[in-house]
Order: sequence, then C-alpha cells, then structure tokens
Amino acid sequence: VTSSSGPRPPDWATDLDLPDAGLVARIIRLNLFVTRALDGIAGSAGIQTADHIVLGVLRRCPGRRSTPTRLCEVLGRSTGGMTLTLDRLEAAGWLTRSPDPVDRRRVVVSLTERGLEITTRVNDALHAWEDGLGLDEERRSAMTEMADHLLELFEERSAAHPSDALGRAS
Amino acid sequence: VTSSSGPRPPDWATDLDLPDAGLVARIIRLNLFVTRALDGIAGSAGIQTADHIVLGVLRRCPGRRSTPTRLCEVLGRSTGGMTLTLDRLEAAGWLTRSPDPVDRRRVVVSLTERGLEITTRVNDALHAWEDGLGLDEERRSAMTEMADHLLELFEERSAAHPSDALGRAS
DNA sequence: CATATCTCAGGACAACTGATATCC
DNA sequence: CGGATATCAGTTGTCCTGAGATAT
Repeated sequence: VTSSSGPRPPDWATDLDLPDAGLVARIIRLNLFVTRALDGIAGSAGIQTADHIVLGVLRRCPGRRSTPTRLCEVLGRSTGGMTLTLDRLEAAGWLTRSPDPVDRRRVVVSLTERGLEITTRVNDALHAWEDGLGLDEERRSAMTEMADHLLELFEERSAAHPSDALGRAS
Repeated sequence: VTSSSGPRPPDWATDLDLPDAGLVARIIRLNLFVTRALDGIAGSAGIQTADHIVLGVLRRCPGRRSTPTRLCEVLGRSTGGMTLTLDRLEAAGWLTRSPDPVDRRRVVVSLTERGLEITTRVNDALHAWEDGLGLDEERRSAMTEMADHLLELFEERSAAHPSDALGRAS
C-alpha cells in the first residue's frame, strides 16, 4: 500500500489502458472501487460488506422480509453458506428467523429495527460518498438508467437460462 | 437454484425494487451478474476468475508486464496473497517471473504466449456473451462512456487519498 | 542503517458439498 | 413417496498477517 515515496516504478509499470476492453471489464473495475469504499464504510459501522449486502437486499424486499432460498437465488450463494451468514446476522440482532405459518418447511427472515438502522446508516454513508465524487447530475441519472436497462437484460437472460445462472451447468 | 417448478413463493418474497438505491447498489448488482457469466466462461476455459483478472490486468499493461506490488495496488490485495496467486499462474505457464535488472529487489512479471492466449480466449468469449445480451449500440457506447468517466473520478479520488484506498486507514 | 520488495509459514474465515430432518 | 426447504458437519481454499531474506 505504498506509493508515495521511494523510487517510482518504471513507466511501463505505471499505467494500464482499457482500450478494447468491453463493458464487462469496466464493470468489474467499477465494482473494485465501489467495494473498497464499501469495505471502509461498512467496516467503520461494524459490519462486513457481504453481510451488509444481505441486509440491503432484505431492506428492499416488500415487507423487509424474505426466505433463505430466495436470498441465495438473488445473491448466487449456496443454502448452506447462507445459513451461516444468517446465523451471524441473527446473532448480531439484525434479523430474526421465524417459521412460515403457511408453509412450515419455510423460514421467514425479517429485518429487525436495529438491522434496518445499520443498513440504512451504511447506505446513507454510501450515498454521501457517491455524492462526493463530483458526478454531475445529468450523467448520474444517465448512468442509473443505463444500469437499470442492463440489469433488466441480465435478469431476462438468467430467467431464460436458469440452469447456468450460477455457471454450474455441465 | 430452483425456480421453475414447485409452489411459487408468496408474492412478498418475489420481487425486490431498487427505488432509492444509488449507483453503488446497481454496480454491485451488475457485477454479480457479470461475475456469474465470467465464472462460467473462465471455468470452461480451465482458469479461475480471480486468476483470469490478474492476467487481464497484465495484458493491458504496456509490454504485458508489471510487478507484484503494482498488481496488488491495482487489485487491492496483499503482497503475500499475490505471491500465492502468481505461484499458481506461473506453475500453469501463464506468466514468468524474472528479476528486474535495474532494481534487483524487484520482480518483473510477464505474460507468456500461452497466458496471452488463454486470457484472450476468455475475453473473446466474454465479448460474445456481451454481444448476445441484445444491448443496442447507442446504449452500449453511452454506457461505456459513463463507466470510463466514473472510473476517472474513482482514480482521482484514490490518488487523492492513497491511505484509505484499501479501506485500511486508521 | 533504514527502507523497499518479495517470499514463506501459520492461521483465520467464509463458502461449498453432502447428508439429515422436517414438511408439503 | 418424491420434491422442497433449511440446517449441520466436515472440508476446501483463498486470503491475510507477520517474520525473514535480499537488495538499495
């Protein structure tokens, strides 16, 4: 994490260009920066990034509740792994598990007051960080619209090929 | 990973909306889809996603070579972890390590012919996948321009605050 | 000598796989 | 009974931390 002093690296190690790189490379790179910021912010708030994302998904579900399997589908994780994550979040008091009265195989996962509070706090900090970037409003809304359009395409696509949604198809 | 048959989940577990969600949430979600596709494609080619990304960065470096530390900065990883990754990639014959004649503390990491070949192959497949999404050309170029603009902002930002570039400050 | 770069060994942790219990 | 849901146990694997080696 040093880059201030000492002998500068030779020029050929300095820059990298994304000339022919496609959208995919750019999205990955964007995600890298975003993830760094999120790690810092979530860390300060005392929650892991991956856990915050689960709470964030939950926050945007109708009624602020969902089921483990549904969360797995959205986030591309296994049910076994999700159980562990939910254990952590439940132990922290950020969500509760309760049996679904309608279908008792199911477990309903609900965001608690404190869970809502922390994910909202992290989200607000993230918004502040985003605002501080100096992105003009025009581009911001254009970018949002593009992203939503792309997301729609992705969702259509994974609805069409559910089997390789997770890249596990033969 | 089931969503085709069986009793549908109740409505309240079905949809999630990103109403007030900012760019960050969208980028994370985009990355999720992209990562799924990449996992599938890279997996078929016999390389891990994380490893492919290292090769991809290398491919876009002038001269197709860089140093471990530089890669760590770009990808936000520790040098120790990078050593292990480079061990893997070197063992696979995708890159070579050689001492820097100018500064012999340094190691120069160079993409091999085979390394260039595999990362190019994966990249082409990714392009094909991207083309298959049905994104019209106008939006595609707009999206690209937006992404590049955002990336510039991010880079300025991390140049301004190098200490918390990795979220490890204080 | 203090700093920079890389490597190595040890440890931590999250996530997956497969099997089990419960329920439709 | 077959399919679905969630959990548990065991394992894997990657990454990080901190110490050490070599060079400046």
